[in-house]
Amino acid sequence: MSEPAKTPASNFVRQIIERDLADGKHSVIKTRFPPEPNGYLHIGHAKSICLNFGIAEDYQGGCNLRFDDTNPEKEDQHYVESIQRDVSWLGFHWDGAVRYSSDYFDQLHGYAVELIEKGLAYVDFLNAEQMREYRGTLTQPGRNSPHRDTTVARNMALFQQMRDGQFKEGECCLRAKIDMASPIICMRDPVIYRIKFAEHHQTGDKWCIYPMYDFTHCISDALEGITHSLCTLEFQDNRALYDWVLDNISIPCHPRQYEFSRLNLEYTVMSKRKLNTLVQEGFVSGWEDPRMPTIAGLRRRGYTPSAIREFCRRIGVTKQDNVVEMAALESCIRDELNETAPRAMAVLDPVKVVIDNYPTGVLEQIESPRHPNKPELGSRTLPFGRELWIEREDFREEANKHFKRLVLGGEVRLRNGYVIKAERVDKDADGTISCIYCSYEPESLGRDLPDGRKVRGVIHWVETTTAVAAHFNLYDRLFSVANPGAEDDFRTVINPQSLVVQQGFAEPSLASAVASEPYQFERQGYFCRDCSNEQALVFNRTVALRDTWAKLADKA
RNA sequence: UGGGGUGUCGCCAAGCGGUAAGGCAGCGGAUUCUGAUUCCGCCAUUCCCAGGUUCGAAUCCUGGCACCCCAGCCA
Repeated sequence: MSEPAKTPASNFVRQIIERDLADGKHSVIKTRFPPEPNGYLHIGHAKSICLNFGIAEDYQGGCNLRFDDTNPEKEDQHYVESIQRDVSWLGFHWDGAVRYSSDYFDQLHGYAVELIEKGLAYVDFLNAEQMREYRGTLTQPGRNSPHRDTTVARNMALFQQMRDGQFKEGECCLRAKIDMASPIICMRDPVIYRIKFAEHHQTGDKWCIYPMYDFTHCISDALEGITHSLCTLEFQDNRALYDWVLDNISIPCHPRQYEFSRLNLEYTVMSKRKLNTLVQEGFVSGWEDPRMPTIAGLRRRGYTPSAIREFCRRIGVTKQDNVVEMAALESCIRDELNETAPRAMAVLDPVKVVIDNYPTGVLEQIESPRHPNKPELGSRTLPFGRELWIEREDFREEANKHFKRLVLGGEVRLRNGYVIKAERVDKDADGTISCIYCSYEPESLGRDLPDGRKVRGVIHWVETTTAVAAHFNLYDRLFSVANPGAEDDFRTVINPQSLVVQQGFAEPSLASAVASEPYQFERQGYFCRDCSNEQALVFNRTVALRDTWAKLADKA
């Protein structure tokens, strides 16, 4: 696109950064994107990615990619690979090597020992249920664990035994000694290390104790010299613990955490747990199913990195809860593809047309522009002959004035071709139209009718002997309600029409279409070839064209 | 009912005491060999509510109300 790059929208995070820069608090900005490798990235992550990497770019700073991998049971190397692929595909570059929280396990362990030495952490033997009871409730303070006053020396020995694998999972854990009466629940002596005899995708079997998020994240940020640690709203309470940890260990750096609201999109779900359910239970073909709100799904659907970035720019960054309409996303990809996608013709639900007065056995080649408003995109050749496929819904035996397509006895323009007139039809035994017989106006190619008569409608078509058979995957919203997450069981509101497969024909130039190359099938929408099938010609509909006619209640 | 947050057009979202940006959606109309695109025009006397301060308030104060998050050895 030739338009000047859109300026990034300012937001409260950027204002904080600009202030910190102006005050001299920081001279270089450092952010990080810290996913847990327990699933694929989705459009909500794209918001965070655009924020973190966008800030690094715009303020000449850096952004780390760090896998927050402190729970080996839920994580997998496959996800760390998919995440790197998706971040790169979105067009961002992380600063230096990929980082892992697990890179810091030794240091984290050292800081845990420091807390124990300072009398600020203890090994507790309460089981999960007891710990919940001791924690109190939202309105009642908690009570101290009977193990809270164990001596430093004893705690040191116990923690060493935990590390040495001398306790069973769940038998004990390490807790920070803060305040069981704190109104902030996560400050009531939070667990900071627990026992897990699990193989870790990065550290193998080196450890049987793993640090918790709240203990790990702040220290990892500090170790990496992060200046602004940006996360979502649900971590607002955790900020107190983030600061407590850094204030109580000997570490020179204290990053500041700021929270913004996560993205919610209508008619889909955004939690990894729910997306995982859709994959595991076969409601979709996988994380890359084009109906998924994942980056990989959107990519296969035909979305581009720039359209996703533009979407993130448009929605902004605030602390307000939000539910963005699907139309906002769709408008981003339409705006881009309208400029970049070459036009082509494909008939998704074909019915045959025979032009009685067109010579048999003749094929003429019609040179047609690839883009109506961009001659620089060149042209392609369209074969035209006596028999064509047109869209079944583009013909009616009779219709009122609103129907601008082919009607018995009426005329219509074949896109890039001649004007034809429907004369009669053949029908199957069940009444289905099997063939439409037409006549054509030989003087109408590339010009108006000789007598100045106006033809109101234009329909697309393909010539039968040269057309290539193709499958078209027509995608629609995955759920039939705007907020599926609010249902008792979101699986019950999956849209049964979320994928409709049609068999039709495409113009010959499409036989060599490659995945990732977009097309506009005129009057239908934007499509791209599916990447999963090299042999068969399969197209995914990225998004339909805007259709104001379909919205009219009184259409023909 | 403890603590932490948020309330500006149907949906996002600017605004930071000087008299309500923009985008999406919608609605008119023009152009059009895509019912697309493009183009022109319309779309918050009002900012959750009620008081107060001020020459002046969406912005400051007081009091309400609504919604979201927190009681994992998840992140």
